[in-house]
Amino acid sequence: MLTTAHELLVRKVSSIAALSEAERGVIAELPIQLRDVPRRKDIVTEGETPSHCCLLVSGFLIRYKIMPGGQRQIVNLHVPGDIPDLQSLHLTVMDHHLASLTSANVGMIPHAAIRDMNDRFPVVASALWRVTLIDSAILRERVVSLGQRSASERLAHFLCELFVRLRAVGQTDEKTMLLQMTQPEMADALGLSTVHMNRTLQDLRARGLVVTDGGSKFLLPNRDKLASFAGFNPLYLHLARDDRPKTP
Amino acid sequence: MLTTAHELLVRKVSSIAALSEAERGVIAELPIQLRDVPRRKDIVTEGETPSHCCLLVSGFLIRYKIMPGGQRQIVNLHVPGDIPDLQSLHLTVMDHHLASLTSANVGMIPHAAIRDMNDRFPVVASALWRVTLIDSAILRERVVSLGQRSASERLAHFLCELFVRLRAVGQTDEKTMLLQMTQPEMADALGLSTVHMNRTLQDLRARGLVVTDGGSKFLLPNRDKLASFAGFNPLYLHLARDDRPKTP
DNA sequence: CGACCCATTGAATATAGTCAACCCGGGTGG
DNA sequence: CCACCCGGGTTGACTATATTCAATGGGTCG
Repeated sequence: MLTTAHELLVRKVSSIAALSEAERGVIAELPIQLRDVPRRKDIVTEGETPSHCCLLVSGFLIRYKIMPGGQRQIVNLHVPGDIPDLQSLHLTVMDHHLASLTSANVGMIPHAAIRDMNDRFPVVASALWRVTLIDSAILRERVVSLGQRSASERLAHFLCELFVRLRAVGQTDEKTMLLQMTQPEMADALGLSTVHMNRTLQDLRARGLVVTDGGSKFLLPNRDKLASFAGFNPLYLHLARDDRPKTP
Repeated sequence: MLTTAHELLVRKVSSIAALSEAERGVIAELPIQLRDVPRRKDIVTEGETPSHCCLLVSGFLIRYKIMPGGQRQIVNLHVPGDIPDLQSLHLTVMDHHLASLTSANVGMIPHAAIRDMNDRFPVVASALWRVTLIDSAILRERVVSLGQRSASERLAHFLCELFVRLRAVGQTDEKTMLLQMTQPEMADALGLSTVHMNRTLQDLRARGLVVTDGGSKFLLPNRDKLASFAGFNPLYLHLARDDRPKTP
């Protein structure tokens, strides 16, 4: 019997490679230990050598680094279905922190089980490898955003990306997404001060590109306009053709 | 008979995993086609679906993206021994450009040969996977640099990283490295205007952290001081213990 | 020589950060 | 119950950082 965690994983890997029964089976039998994580708790910290990978089932996780002066840079934000620390399978010591942004449900999968699966099923190994490569591709685009885009473009780009990634896992409506992220948190992700983050969001609101309701709901009235303003091209997300909202 | 390219590759993979004779042999028999690339030529461009990976034998390569407005962001710089587009093995369409910075010698390796090797030798596959994960780790640190460090710190960090990476492949002296990179190119890598790049370099010179000779030689008189100024911690490079200059 | 690229400079401008304060709502503890 | 605190969103004024524009001088190369 598949739990939701196993389903998520099978779906993720299948979206990359056609799976045989045996391959599907070995994933379904992975020992996944579910765990609830409260809001804003570290899951793995820099310097640790984890023995498990973390599959995000629900909620949001972030990966971040802390500077000597205490500033935080959020390196990436993760949505359900992601395996944020899959790199720890081959990079034994963590060079950054993994934490929950919201309260979350995660599935811990022992490295040993994954390694064993990878050795026996190269197709699955390649698919997981590809998962880490897409993470890289997102980081590259993050570099471009921080290096070349203005604050407003950066925020717009961030929202475009998040919308597409959330839509791919069925977590959006036609034009809205739920993003339980405070402005100080977004500032840490975009490399802005909180004050400037606030003004930047106001700028997008003034341009009619974003509507917020005071809560965590983000309405993007015109995504094409937002994307063109941001210079957003989803190529780097390397989504399958079936990146549309999943309605089971 | 091993060419330099094969040697580089065997050395790279061995630095990650102990290789059996069979594994060493399969790498040594990879069909690598050497090719000279003049300075500043694209090797692979965005949108392409390459059929080969590119092993850098000598010179420098860069990966970059171009914005709608024409601005360029250099995402990463590559030193001999790197396989900059290894991701193309599983991410079929390129989301960025790969080009030479200096004139360079590269070895083209067919995807098919690598895939075949990976299927038969999971240890080698894991080692190559790890290579791509270190690239990710560098990108994460790039995000931190662009998001949180001042221009001077960013440049200092960049020089620290490059020095360590070059030293790991025996391309440095005690305190100097050869970096055939113009200021406009460095500006594109660090997300600065060329004018500000120039002033930032002057700042590091005034602090006594960098000495240049007007050519491509960079002397770092006090690397500890430079590293502490930059907040540089080489953990993210995930170097083996034998990251010292290789003197054959 | 002229064209071009690179390094450099000065001045004006734009963008983002810092400091300080205010409001609001939700929780806590007296 | 209410006073208080705290985190989050917001604002204004000031400062710092970085970009833009324009120009100069030194090389190199056709």
